Amino acid sequence: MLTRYHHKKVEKYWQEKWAEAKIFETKKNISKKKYYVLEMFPYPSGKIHMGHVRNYALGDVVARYKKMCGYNVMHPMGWDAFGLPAENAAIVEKKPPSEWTYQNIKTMRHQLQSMGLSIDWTREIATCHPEYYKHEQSFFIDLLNSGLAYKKKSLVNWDPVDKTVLANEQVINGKGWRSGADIEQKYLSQWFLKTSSYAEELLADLDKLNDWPAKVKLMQSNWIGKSTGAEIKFDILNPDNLSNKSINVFTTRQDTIFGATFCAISLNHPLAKELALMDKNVYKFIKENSKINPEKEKNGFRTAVLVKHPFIENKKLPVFIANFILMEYGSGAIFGCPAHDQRDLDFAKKYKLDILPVILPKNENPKNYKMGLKAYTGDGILFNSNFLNGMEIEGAKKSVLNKLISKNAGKEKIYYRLRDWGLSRQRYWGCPIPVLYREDGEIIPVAKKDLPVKLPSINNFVSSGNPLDQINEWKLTKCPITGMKAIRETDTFDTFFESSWYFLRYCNPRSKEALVKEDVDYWLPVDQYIGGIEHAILHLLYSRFFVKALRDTNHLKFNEPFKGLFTQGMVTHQTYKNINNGWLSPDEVSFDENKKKYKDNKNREALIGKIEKMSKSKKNVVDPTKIIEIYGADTARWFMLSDSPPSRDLEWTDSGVGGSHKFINKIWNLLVEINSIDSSSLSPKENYILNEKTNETIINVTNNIDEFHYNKSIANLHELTNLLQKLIAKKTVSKDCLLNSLKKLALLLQPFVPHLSEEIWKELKGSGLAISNQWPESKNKLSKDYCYIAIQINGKTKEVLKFDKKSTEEDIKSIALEKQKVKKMIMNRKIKKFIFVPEKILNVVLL
RNA sequence: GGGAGUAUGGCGGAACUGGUAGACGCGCCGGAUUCAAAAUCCGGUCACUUCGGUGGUGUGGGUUCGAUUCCCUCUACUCCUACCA
Repeated sequence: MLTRYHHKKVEKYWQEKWAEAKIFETKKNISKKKYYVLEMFPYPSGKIHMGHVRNYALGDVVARYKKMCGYNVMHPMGWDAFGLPAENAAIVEKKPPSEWTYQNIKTMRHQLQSMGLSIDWTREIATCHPEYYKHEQSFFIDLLNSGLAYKKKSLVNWDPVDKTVLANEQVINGKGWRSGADIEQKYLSQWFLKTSSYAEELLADLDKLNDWPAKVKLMQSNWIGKSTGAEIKFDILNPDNLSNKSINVFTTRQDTIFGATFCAISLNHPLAKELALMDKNVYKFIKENSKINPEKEKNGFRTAVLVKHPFIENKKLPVFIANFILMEYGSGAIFGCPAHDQRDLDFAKKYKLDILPVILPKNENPKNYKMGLKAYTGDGILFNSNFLNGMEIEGAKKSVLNKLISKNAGKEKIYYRLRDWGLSRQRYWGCPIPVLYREDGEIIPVAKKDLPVKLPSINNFVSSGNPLDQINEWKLTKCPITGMKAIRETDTFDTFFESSWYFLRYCNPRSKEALVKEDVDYWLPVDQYIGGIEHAILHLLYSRFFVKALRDTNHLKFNEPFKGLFTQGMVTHQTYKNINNGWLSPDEVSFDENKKKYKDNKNREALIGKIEKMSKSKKNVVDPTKIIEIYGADTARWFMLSDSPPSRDLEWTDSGVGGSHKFINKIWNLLVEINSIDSSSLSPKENYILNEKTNETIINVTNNIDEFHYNKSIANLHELTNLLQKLIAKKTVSKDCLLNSLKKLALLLQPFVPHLSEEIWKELKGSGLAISNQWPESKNKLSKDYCYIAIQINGKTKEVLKFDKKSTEEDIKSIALEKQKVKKMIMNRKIKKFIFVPEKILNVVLL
């Protein structure tokens, strides 16, 4: 046996053993309970980063633990392989995107394998492979035929740097999610999926996702953004030569209708367009204001149009065109009630419009009520409001609605913020959209027998525009039905399309059909999905939609893809800057003991920055391959799991990694020590302490794994290790008892540090592989015949005493009161009463 | 502007439904071992203290025999979202 633990040899050895035994290759097995563990698959960017290490270490704990608990575990891995970086690399490195991608996959696969993950590599998929994307082309045709996919010309978010269209979800603070460029609005003809028709179901089903973080559900719910209100028809009084005869307005505050003093419509509203044709000034206003950010300046144009108030005879409201009204939300038109909406109030002040309060705050007198400077949006009673006077807000809303319906001037209306998913991207490295534009103007799907529509290979990549558009031999084709000339769609799918169903394909990664029903039915839904919170809306919402859409096109028959979701925190690291505000990498910075200051490697002063998410731009990344090389995969994994709760950010520190490495060696030393113990000479007087602690550890580690509190599991394992170390040194426990505890420890370590676990198991002559063993079983806690009781005075603990469990309250009282400390505290004060909690507390309450 | 969350030693973090605050780890201090160092092991480590105690979980208050835990107030930080009618 080795006296020092050699991680390089050991880790390689066990990785080979697991592979030889095909231990992680899973087969469908109806007689066994399945468990599907999945971490979000990586983009093959070049090499793995610490975020991946954390993500996959977390998932591996679940997978190995569930396997040892007897589940038939599927734990696959693949590559989210389409995307823009490959095109950028193609330009810079002058090699095709496919070559770059497959090379990265090879590197990263190797890196992941060196972590010792329990992955079934036979199920590996790459989304850029035609055998993968041909199925999604087929899905798209089904969606097209069922009306869930459609094409329309629409205002889209255009990223001028990436030269492509982005979905709303991909625009963050007006900037592209990948390029960071300011997004422009452009009219383009685009493919869409009808996510909006699933808005209600996507919202309602959130309630059923009990194993999802409340935070993610809330974010999705806000994103879907359901609001219930009324659509009110305002008839146009004049001019009477307009083709628009009325304006439909959406509101959630129909109760404030009597406070309405104007209407406003969007720059893109049909009426605005009609007016622009008639009036140069309107045209000019619209043109100028489409460029002005309404956040900087809210502008309106008072048109000559007047509309009729639905309930007040003879009341006419002016109609404005305003730059802050969104055409994409509601009906693109509002009525303004300045007293109860801050924006309307600002607008009314700017254009000198009437302000009429109609909601009276509680405890105010209607006769002398004066509005404050801000719009009042709180609770109250209706006044100045005709038939609504005296009502509460909710009642007034219903009342208005009924009246509108009876007058045929409006109806109840529900709007969702969620809009349809724009799919088209003007990129090369994506899945071609399987559609042909025939010379007669018809748009037809490619025949399924002609799938996949493969990407053409490309030699010299140009930096602007869509390369597919320029390859005529690919683009020009014929209609398979009529033989007419046709042009291929040159746009490709948004890459979120691929990631919306990859978890299904893992069930039958090599089959000819896209989905083998019985396999998908067996494995899905994913029992535990693990990934970053940054996908809370984008990927997770698209995937949920996609499963529902596939259900409705008869590909599967369940409603939600991910039963359990866990979102882990980021891996952060200290940042450093030089005095010119430039980033310094941690390797460049050292601490100057004399000057008590940080300096860089050229002896200039360095400043400590914030602790931030590891990123290349901030130079605070730590390369996992180096860490695995120096310390081993087990150390890296152990560090990733200790200290910080998985849901929170984890700060990478060198000392923390050192500590983890020490622990691995400490455990190994236990084995070395135990072998030097002579079994015959021992008195087994403390066996029970070790047995009890071992059992308690099993209980705690198990519970903490179940609850994703791996940091606590690790603390439990530390405690047991410390005790074992102490007892081995004291030589007061029998060797059998030590060995028994150590064996259990080896199994408990398996999900966290699997290589070390196997090595210990082998040394202790355990049967088979550690990973193939049953998770240790715990007994109920041994019941002790004594207990500790805290003696408190006025709730403050003064003494902790050991008592026989059979002691009565009276016994305990008399003993406690005789204690010097207690006696002194009481002195000549009077005892008011005793609070007695059996086996826990005796509290003496003094007057 | 709207929504959500967090706040505990020098640091990361424990504390089950209110019941011994600070488990476990890091760091630090002292010691052992060593020619020396690394590594390892042992002990200590919330603060103040007249060594009897006293105070202490962001602030201020409340409920309770008893509050890190429940309620209210304020403060700071983080995240999401944003003219959504």
